[in-house]
Amino acid sequence: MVSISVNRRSRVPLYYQIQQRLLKQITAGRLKTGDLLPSEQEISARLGISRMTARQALKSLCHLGVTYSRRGKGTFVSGIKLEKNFRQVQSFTEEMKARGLKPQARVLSFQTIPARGEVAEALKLPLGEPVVSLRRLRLADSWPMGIECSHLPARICPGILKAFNPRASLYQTLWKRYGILMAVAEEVVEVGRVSAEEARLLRTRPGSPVFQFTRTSYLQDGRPVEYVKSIYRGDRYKIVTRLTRLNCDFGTVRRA
Amino acid sequence: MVSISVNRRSRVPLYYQIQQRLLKQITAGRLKTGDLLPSEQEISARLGISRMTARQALKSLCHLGVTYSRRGKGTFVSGIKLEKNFRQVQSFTEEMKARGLKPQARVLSFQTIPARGEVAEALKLPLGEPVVSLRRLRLADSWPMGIECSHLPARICPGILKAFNPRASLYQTLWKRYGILMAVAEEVVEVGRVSAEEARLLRTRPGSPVFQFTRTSYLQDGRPVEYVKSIYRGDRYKIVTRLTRLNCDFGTVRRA
DNA sequence: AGATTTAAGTTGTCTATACAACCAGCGTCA
DNA sequence: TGACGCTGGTTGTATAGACAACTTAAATCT
Repeated sequence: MVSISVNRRSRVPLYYQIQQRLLKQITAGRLKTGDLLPSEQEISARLGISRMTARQALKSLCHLGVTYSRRGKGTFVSGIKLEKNFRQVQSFTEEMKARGLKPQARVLSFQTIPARGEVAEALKLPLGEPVVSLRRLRLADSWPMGIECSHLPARICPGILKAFNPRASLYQTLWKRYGILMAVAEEVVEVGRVSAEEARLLRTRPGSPVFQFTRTSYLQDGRPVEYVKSIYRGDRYKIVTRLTRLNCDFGTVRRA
Repeated sequence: MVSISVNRRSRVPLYYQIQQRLLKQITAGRLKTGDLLPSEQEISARLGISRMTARQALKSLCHLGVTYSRRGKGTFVSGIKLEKNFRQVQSFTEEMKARGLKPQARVLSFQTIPARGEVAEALKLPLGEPVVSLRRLRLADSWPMGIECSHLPARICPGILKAFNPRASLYQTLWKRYGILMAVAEEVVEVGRVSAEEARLLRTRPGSPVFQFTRTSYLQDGRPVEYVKSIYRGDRYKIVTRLTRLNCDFGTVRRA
């Protein structure tokens, strides 16, 4: 059931108010997998808004992946739970919290260095350009999980060496202090074996198998802002992803 | 440059014609990263269509991730290449082709077995329900890459034991013959070591590190249709993914 | 010169309407 | 019984117009 009214004076768009309301009903479990959502017609009539606005609300839910529409039938709750890691760039902090673990970090080094090699290449910086490099040991519930090394162009985050609180999330700092919001990331995952130094930090045996991550994050306009290399213990870490087919547009299946 | 006209008689929606046309210009490189796309106004005027239709074409490009919009400025080509594996469920065949390698498969076994254990659980089938099980050795350019074992409820694909051509893609067969289109998948990736039998098939040494994949695919309504367990040689395989932040809706950033 | 206002252009939201395509169920007819 | 068509309900597509919010650059004022 959709509640009775929308707030027309609010600066929040009508369609967004409706989307949020329906989303709550789904996440709260009042609308379950396979349930039929109110039709565009019904929403528009009940709330006294136009059908196109109601439609935009429903479409935006399809876009999020929590519903799907069928012409002639209606809009239904899909079986996919909206989880935090659903198709989303996520930091270690967010990821561990989502799994119910307490994330921690121990800073191994934090300094400005000249860009070179793969770092310069990934960040599209000329050689020697200053880069902020942050190397951290990652722990979950006090167990060492991995080693993460982030690189950022120093130009985009002046003063971060002093401003950054080692206990906070790097991403939150970048967003709140510098307005940097990473929109897209490319990630390469490989399998490797730990070196002696890494094994000591991770409290495991040299040569034991690990995940090797290489991630480059970009702004919405495609400029790279972060290059991360990390390794994670293979016996303590797994990757959970949800993938979606893209041969549909706004939920409408098109056969090429 | 958008070409001069659209086909109004075609059954293909106008906005989709426009979307495809713009998409081609981007993938062909005539529109490059950061380039400004024609405005909604301009498209609608030039093609003699309504602004909302032009808007839908541009929005659908944002939705695909190839462009982004800024109020007051315009719509721009984002730095993200539209690759085949972009946020998409993909078969081994499709994946290897996208990397320029020749995919092959050698069927190790293909039979109907009763569902049990993790297979029954993942496919949400009662114990003993018939399941089609296909175990294949995967090769790329004749090099053994991994071992893949698919499980499907026998009920949804009657006669597949005879109909399936071992040289074809399983997914294409399911789509063409049974109309089965997997919409969403959950995938878990872990690190492991090969057994003696697997090592023999993969021509590697027992105990060498491998990726272990566990994937469950679903229809749009959430019913599971496939459960796959596979392993891939760690020295020959890497995972490349592109991730997107979801704190935006139709490209409009909203701070919660 | 510097600050402010104005204007034009762009995307974002919303309305009201129309018709097409599709689905399910019902009734009718052979 | 089975085939057919009708009908009401649903989403998909398309139109025309309006105003809001934002950006940029030019024009104006101080």
